[in-house]
Amino acid sequence: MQNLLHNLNPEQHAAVTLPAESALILAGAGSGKTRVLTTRIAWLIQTGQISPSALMAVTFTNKAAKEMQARLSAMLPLNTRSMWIGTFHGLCNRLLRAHYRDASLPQTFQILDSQDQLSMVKRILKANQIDDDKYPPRNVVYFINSAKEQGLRAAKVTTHDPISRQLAELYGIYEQQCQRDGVVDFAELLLRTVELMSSNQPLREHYQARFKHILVDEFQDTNDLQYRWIKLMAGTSSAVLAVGDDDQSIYAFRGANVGNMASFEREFLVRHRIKLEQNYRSHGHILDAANALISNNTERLGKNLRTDAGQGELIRIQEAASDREESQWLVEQIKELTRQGIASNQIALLYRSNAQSRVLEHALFSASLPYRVYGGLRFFERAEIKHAIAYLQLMDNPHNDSAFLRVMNFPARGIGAKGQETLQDCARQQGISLYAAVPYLTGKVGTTLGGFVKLIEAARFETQMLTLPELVQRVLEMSTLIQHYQTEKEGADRVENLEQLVSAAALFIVEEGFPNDAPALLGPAGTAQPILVQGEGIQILDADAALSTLMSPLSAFLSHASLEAGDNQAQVGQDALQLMTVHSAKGLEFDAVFITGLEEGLFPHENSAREPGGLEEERRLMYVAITRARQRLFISFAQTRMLHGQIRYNTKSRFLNELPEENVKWLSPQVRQNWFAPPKSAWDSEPGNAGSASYQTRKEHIPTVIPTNPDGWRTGLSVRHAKFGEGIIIKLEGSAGNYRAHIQFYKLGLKVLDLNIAKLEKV
DNA sequence: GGAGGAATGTTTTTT
DNA sequence: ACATTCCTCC
Repeated sequence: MQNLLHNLNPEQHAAVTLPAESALILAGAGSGKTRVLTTRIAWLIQTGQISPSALMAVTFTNKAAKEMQARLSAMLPLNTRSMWIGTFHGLCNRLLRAHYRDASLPQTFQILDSQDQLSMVKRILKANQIDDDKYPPRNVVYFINSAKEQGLRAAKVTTHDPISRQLAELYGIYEQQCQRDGVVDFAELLLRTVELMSSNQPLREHYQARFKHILVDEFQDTNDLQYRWIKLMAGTSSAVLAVGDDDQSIYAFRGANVGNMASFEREFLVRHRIKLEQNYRSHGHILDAANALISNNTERLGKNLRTDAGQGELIRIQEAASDREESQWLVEQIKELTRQGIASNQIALLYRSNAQSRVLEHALFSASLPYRVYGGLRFFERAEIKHAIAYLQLMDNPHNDSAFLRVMNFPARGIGAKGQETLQDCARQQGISLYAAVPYLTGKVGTTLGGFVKLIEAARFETQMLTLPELVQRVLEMSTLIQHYQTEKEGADRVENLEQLVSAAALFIVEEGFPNDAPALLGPAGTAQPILVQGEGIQILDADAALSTLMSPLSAFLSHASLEAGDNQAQVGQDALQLMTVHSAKGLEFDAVFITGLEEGLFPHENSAREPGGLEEERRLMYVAITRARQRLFISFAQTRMLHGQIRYNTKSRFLNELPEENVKWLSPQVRQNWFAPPKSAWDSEPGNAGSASYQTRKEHIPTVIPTNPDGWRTGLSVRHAKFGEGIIIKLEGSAGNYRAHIQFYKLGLKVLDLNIAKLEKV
């Protein structure tokens, strides 16, 4: 046991060995948070305080859950598969599978991902002849998800105007449709579980008594519904260990509520708040800068990182004339770092928004520097995989209309738009699924659709005794998906992906511990029975958390496909530069980090100004970016940048002013922001600047085409306003004689003015 | 049913 | 600027 606690610093030690009561761990960046979490679990088990089945550990991402399981297995000989370690959604999925009847769900309920949810809403809008200009599908989805996050069903949503009344009605129709299809969206997994636990007392008490310890990772990212769920699972007797960092809360835009940390301390009567402030990642200058920056935020629990690593290198800051010159500069610096022996995959290029990656990629490509961009489509989100999954879904639950619609005419089998509409009308009239409505159709459409239904039934019949990978293989053939992509000229990659789906199925069976000869359609395969609560005679049998005890291999695989869309991340092992947004860099670390585009409007992003607390969230984002770096940190910005097809003139980010002078070194000379400058750079007017000689001749970086119009207004024009002072036009909207200008004022920031109204003087 | 052109929307993202 | 999605036409 002693060796578990070996090498922990005093705070870490205190956190790991906390008494069995609720506590908050404020874990700074690079302070060994995951280590504390896993060691805490191992310590609780090894000291005999609890059995592995008496604890639950919750994370946000599958990656984090897997990491925790891996580290735990390395510390103790445990079957982590059967332990309740997983994501919020994954654990709720397990609970709902075990108690599907009490949750009023079919045993084979399926999970809609965001794409499916959006298309379902579009379908509902169409079927109800709702103008989707007035009710954009994305907004409807947002409305539904926010309502669910507040724990509200359609009937409970308060409406105060016709718009919200209509939205609530759509929400109601959506709810019904999901229930009829036997599908749940991501928010529903949470909400359904919360409702199940609040309404079912024996069940609630069972779990509250069972889970003596609940550990929650990244607590600052929890939304209100997730917090409610934790409270329900914990009751009054469980010890909840909430681990998080309010300074790294960067997901308010998707419902995360940092306030949950304060609520947690209050509601769980927390007596122990432990701060992990010893940082094992970054050198001193980097940490000092991060601490200074974040101290500008007012709403903090308070924390200051420290290191033993020494001050290290100063943070380098570079001002470039344009985004292209910024990229050129990056290329030079990267080459230098590589010469110094830093591996490419230890160098990260971070940016605030994805649109910025293009210029960078272009420069890297031209310089033949290998790179990987994080983000983008994941394996299970690819169209061909979604199609294959839809066939599999129909075999498990033919009433899933989303799946039915996706593939009833793919590959094409002559069911046109009209036939599809007839079927949908019929299904709606009868209040049944599309699959069930097929027999009602007559004529040619009826025959063709009947053929499709027969295909699904034949597939189900033929594959009864096959294992999961065999079944997937067979379905790919029967559906003619493989054949379809083989004949398509650009289809080779897709065929390859489909084949990979078979391998993914084989791997899944092994990883989830299904017997490798288990028929895919039969299940649950394990011996443990789900926990059932039946009226009078309450029978609660403990099940472990392994999917193999709860679902058939096929059902389990389908959940997996929705809940774990696959790697979004570029291969870490590859020796290539790592390009990603600051958001996706959270949790990662690199020897050298470049943060690019530190410009007002970009970082902090202009849209954040509209949201309350937006600026502070942007600052936390910058804090996250800075704390990714171990040894070297570079920050750059550009005076002009191509954005949405227009040249933008930006001023340097306010965050640069918040970094202490003693921690930074300006590589470019600091010139006063050049307001009157034309789209020429400070570089041209000041020849001989350090390190710039080689770029001076590259005239192609200097923008020459300026959009103008008959009135003489153009972007980049310097203007004077009687009240606002001097500024520069960064964007023009509207048409000749009717312009609105976005003007970045020197003192007052961005304003949008109507040029017919505002009196502006050209400077 | 697919090719090609117009319209559209561009902060961040996991499940 | 550029990707995606919608729409039209053969």
